[in-house]
Amino acid sequence: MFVNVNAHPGSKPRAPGELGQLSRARVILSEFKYNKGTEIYGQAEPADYIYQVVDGAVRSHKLLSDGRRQIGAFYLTGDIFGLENGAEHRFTAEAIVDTTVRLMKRCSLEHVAESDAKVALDLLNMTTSNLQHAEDHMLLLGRKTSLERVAAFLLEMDRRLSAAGVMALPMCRRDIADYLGLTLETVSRALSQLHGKGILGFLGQTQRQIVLLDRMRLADLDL
Amino acid sequence: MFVNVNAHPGSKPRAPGELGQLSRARVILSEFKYNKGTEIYGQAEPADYIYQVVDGAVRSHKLLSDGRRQIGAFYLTGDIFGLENGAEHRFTAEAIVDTTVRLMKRCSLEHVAESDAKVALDLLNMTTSNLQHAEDHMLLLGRKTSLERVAAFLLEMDRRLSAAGVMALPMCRRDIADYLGLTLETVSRALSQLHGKGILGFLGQTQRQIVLLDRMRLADLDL
DNA sequence: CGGTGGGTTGAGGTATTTCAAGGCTCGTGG
DNA sequence: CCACGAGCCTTGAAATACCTCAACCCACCG
Repeated sequence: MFVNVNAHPGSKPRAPGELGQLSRARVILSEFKYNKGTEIYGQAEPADYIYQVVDGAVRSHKLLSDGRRQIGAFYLTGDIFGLENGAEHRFTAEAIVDTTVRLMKRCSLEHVAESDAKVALDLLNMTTSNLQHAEDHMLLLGRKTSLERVAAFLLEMDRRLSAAGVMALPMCRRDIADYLGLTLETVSRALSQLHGKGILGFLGQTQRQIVLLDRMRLADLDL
Repeated sequence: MFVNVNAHPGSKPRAPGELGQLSRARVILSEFKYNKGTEIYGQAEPADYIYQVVDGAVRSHKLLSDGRRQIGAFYLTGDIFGLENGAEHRFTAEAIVDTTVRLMKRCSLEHVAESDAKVALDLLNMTTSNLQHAEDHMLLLGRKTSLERVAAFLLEMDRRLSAAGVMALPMCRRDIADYLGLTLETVSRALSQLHGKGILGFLGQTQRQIVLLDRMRLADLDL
């Protein structure tokens, strides 16, 4: 299952909210690599590890019996995921591109949290931000139009991964669609429409590098 | 703002997951009454209290600027809500019917959690179940048909408030619709359809008392 | 009694999906 | 080197699930 091992203590600086916060818990940190498209963990599997994206991108989703898919979140560099506080994962997580993650054993963390309130509060804060994201996403899925959803998606990705004014999306149209509760065609049409209106531009022909030309009008669409 | 005071320590037995778990935190517990339709707290207001429904029902929602509404959750007898771990509420909460709540000051709780890992873990568990509910609801809102949504709603309410085989819904069709990301007409049609197929029955003419006649077929719809 | 607040049902409209075709890029193998 | 297929994206046309608008019913209540 684990493709490659590259264990080291991890030396790059960490932003607040990363696993580093929990490092005082003295739990094992190691790195693994997942190839594009491979599963990191599956729904209903025991949740033995917590993960942090070192490099790459991850999608986590639920499936209905007939194959309909809802992506609950994308995890980008620095994000922590797999933080399920039941014994089992409630989503399936897959690498969208070749991805390196840092991981820690969950049970040891849990054990530490029982005695250390600081660690428990860290976990609480992380869970709370997941909850907040899910709450906002419910509003999007329940009440926004396709154009509003795509606009919100672009603003979210811009905030989370834009470098030098251009965002290089790791995910394909289908992933975006399954995140937004739309079809890939509808996503494509919405992007074309925004492009036509001069609100965004494409770089290269892969259509995955997007530059926001008019953040104002885009924000207007994100009601 | 608070309509009525009826402070007492609370004597009825508590199920796991209720505020009682946190009672060791020695924080003030008092009761308040909200009349049907009144606001308990508003979005972006400071989150000073945590609430538990003693009797009645509460809806919590977000609004878009043009009035579109998404209800994130219904809180029924015994449920805890208002547990925001930011400084501000992210939803507006309203009493659906005349409702009695027990409340506690949030700041004191927070303070206790800083030193008591047990309390912090209690909070974490509550937040996690909220998250789990939100995750399931994203799948419903993003990918289920109207019939599947209504079926899922009925099963959820059956689980949470059914007494003697009949559930008396406190909320109107519009509330259900805004919970499920539908219109009230679509909800009504779905219920009629289920009624016509003999899957559920109505008691009385108010159409709010529902009895599930064929839980099997209803569960089949809840993919 | 008339008005109001639900609820249902029908008819028509529309946003999004579905189905289908075609283009572009890239890797692979002849 | 070019042909080929696979993957990804776009675009059009037709279908449809759901929404909108409207009428009506019923219970409740001052």
